[in-house]
Amino acid sequence: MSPSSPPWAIPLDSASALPVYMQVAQGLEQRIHSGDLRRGSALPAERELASHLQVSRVTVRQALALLAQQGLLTRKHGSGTFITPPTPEERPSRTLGLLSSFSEDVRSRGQTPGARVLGFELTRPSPQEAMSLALSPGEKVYRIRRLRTSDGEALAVEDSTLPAALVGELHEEDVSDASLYALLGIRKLQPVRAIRHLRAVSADLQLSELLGIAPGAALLATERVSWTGGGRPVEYARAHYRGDRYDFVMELHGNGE
Amino acid sequence: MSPSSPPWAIPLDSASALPVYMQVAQGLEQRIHSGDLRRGSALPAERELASHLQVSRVTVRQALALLAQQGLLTRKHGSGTFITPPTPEERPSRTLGLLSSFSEDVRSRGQTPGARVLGFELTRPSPQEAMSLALSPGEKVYRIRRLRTSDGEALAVEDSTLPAALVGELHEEDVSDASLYALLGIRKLQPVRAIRHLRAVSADLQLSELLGIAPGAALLATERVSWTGGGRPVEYARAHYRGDRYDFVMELHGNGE
DNA sequence: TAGTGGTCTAGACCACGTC
DNA sequence: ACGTGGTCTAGACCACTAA
Repeated sequence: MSPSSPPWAIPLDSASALPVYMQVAQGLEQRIHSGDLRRGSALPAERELASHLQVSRVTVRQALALLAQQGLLTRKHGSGTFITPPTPEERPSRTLGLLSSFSEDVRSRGQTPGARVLGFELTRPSPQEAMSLALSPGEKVYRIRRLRTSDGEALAVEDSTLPAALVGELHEEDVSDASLYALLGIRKLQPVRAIRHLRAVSADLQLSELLGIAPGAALLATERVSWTGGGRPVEYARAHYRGDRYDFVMELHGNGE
Repeated sequence: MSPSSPPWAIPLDSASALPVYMQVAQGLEQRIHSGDLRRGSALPAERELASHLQVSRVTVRQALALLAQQGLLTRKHGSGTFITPPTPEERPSRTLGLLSSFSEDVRSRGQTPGARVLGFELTRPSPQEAMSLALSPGEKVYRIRRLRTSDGEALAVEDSTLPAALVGELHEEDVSDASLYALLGIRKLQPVRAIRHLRAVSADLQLSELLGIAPGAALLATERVSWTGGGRPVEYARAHYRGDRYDFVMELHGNGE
């Protein structure tokens, strides 16, 4: 009996137009999806894969990097490369369509929200901030950067900007735990309307470090302007959510026809 | 007079804990944001950068890859590496909060929507599809994969699944141009309610090729189930939008307190 | 201590754009 | 024809993890 080839053996065609590292990535991806490679199990060491596939280690790493970025593989320094086990779908969801805060969303899922203040300053607004909040360049703003967590795990980095003249005096302790919305509610500045933009971006070095993910990982970026009942802009917020841990949900209704 | 160092000179500390390629990426990023390196201008060739910074070309490439993935740099094979010019903010926006189709959204921005059918099959549903559409595994579905374009430019890949028994006979020509919603409307199956999920993912090889972007680029992934007025699920759709070209906008209202 | 992934080097050749 | 980025090699050393 001939030795059956291992489940990670991949046919390579060096004459193909497709680069070798893409062939390796594609081959591994197929074998993972087909079940030949079990979820949660370890891949052979990079050096071993390279020697068996007759390619350099750099080429193997280029292939593994592609799959790791998609979340298909998980690399552990000093330990090995593993096929990412199927997530128990514990992806916290944020419900759009109504004005709820990060804290409320996390709590509604039975988890405990948290915030670590990364930056707190009273300063002049950037052109972008001045425009979004309809401020004259002279008016000052509070600019707050916070790491938002759920059950202690980093989920997002949130940058909030508020007009100082409108919200009154603010201290770092005020925003270290609770939601900004709750604080605004106490001051009779509860937002009643907001416009929110969503898009996908890649994590830069700073965000990847704060969120504990690889540089280049996919993030859900949002930008939001909130208005009080009086029609005054009260907050301009930008947030970057981990793409692998966050999921926005919304309900839509017909346009009347 | 000593020769002033070029704007892309970067101080490197090989003893630093931060890897050299990250130092290079960080340095270039700073100089781009500070304006030392003009938007739209070309970077020195990789070999030139490497020799001046006294690092290998591989290390330079690793740094450039990080910035290119964030969209800060644009690499053109055979031509050079350029600092991405500030976008004219021609990002097509899709307005959420009401049930509108891709076609309507693109048209509402004065652009021309298009669709290229990549796949069309009448088949048995996957477990995921059967669950989302509340089907018994025996019932057949139409599964349609289309490349959605705006003014001829690829914007998204959309996978739609419809219950065959509900929608009646369907042909590839029916979906090659117009929106599915329009087609459903004619058959009195206009959706009146939908649940939509949004998250960020990295492009795999297949999607990156279809959309003409680099593997690993950030994508906005959506999943949607639509119901008719009679409360029957009529479409299960998954879509992947280019993160650099698409932007979802929504208006939110307070929760009544 | 042994094995793993992470970083880095100094080359080489290929594919594409431009002139 | 030339310069560019894209791919690939065969090494080397470091940093982390686990036995």
